[in-house]
Amino acid sequence: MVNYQMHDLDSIFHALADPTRRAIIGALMHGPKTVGEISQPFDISLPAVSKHLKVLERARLVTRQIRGREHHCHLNPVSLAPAHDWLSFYSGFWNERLDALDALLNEEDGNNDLASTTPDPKED
Amino acid sequence: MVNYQMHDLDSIFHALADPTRRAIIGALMHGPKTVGEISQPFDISLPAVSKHLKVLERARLVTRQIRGREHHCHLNPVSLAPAHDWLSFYSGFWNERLDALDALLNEEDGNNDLASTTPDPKED
DNA sequence: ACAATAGTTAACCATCTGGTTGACTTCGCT
DNA sequence: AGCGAAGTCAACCAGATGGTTAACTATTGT
Repeated sequence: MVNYQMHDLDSIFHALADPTRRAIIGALMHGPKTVGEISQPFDISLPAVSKHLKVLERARLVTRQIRGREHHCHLNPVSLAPAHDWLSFYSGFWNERLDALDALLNEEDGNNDLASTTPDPKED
Repeated sequence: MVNYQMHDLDSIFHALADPTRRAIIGALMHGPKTVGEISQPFDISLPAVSKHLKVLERARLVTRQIRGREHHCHLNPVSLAPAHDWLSFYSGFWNERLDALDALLNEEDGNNDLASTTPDPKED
């Protein structure tokens, strides 16, 4: 079920690692925008914004619909799923482990080997 | 409540954007490991692993406990929260929007201005 | 005391990143 | 037909990234 390509996570996390790109995502959340509209709040050049958009497209976070001379960019709703699932898995796992640790500390305290039974998620 | 520094998201997403670092996180999930143990499955040099660990530490995803000449690295359970919350917000928002769109399409269809009432998350 | 082990630091390298400016293509308008 | 607008592309630049090897520090074991 959770079986994404490593490459997806690479490009998605990389795309999200830049504050300008996260801001673009935030702006696009309110609906599609042209490249010019997107670039307006930032004081970087249009080509710089264009590059950011290409990074977001490569991660499939943004798609582009060319209408005349305007490029309308909109978010791809499902595209964050691999990253979100990955994080949910690890956060969830840790929560379970902390619960288990809690339980252990409240009952017995000789053996604290919590380390052997859980499989890794497919990372390839 | 959800009020993380932009810088946190930068360093966390950047740390997660590399497959080797995600694999290190996966390995560390099973319990603390020394740097040597961590580096064993990879065929990159020890200094390379050391650099990756520094990136993970900078994002506070990994902490280090020096015991003699061994550096024991373990995950910081809460450190993924900012990234996970950020993704949850956007995924959740999109799901709500898709639901709203669904509802709209099933009832009326004149006004499709879905764009005005939801605040952005603090990105600064 | 000395050799091996664990790990970091330093210097170096190729490649990627995020930005710039300037030239170019394509579309819309009058 | 011709000009302005919307964007991309190309070339360039400084700095970060991910890797290497070599040298170093510090701890452990004999």
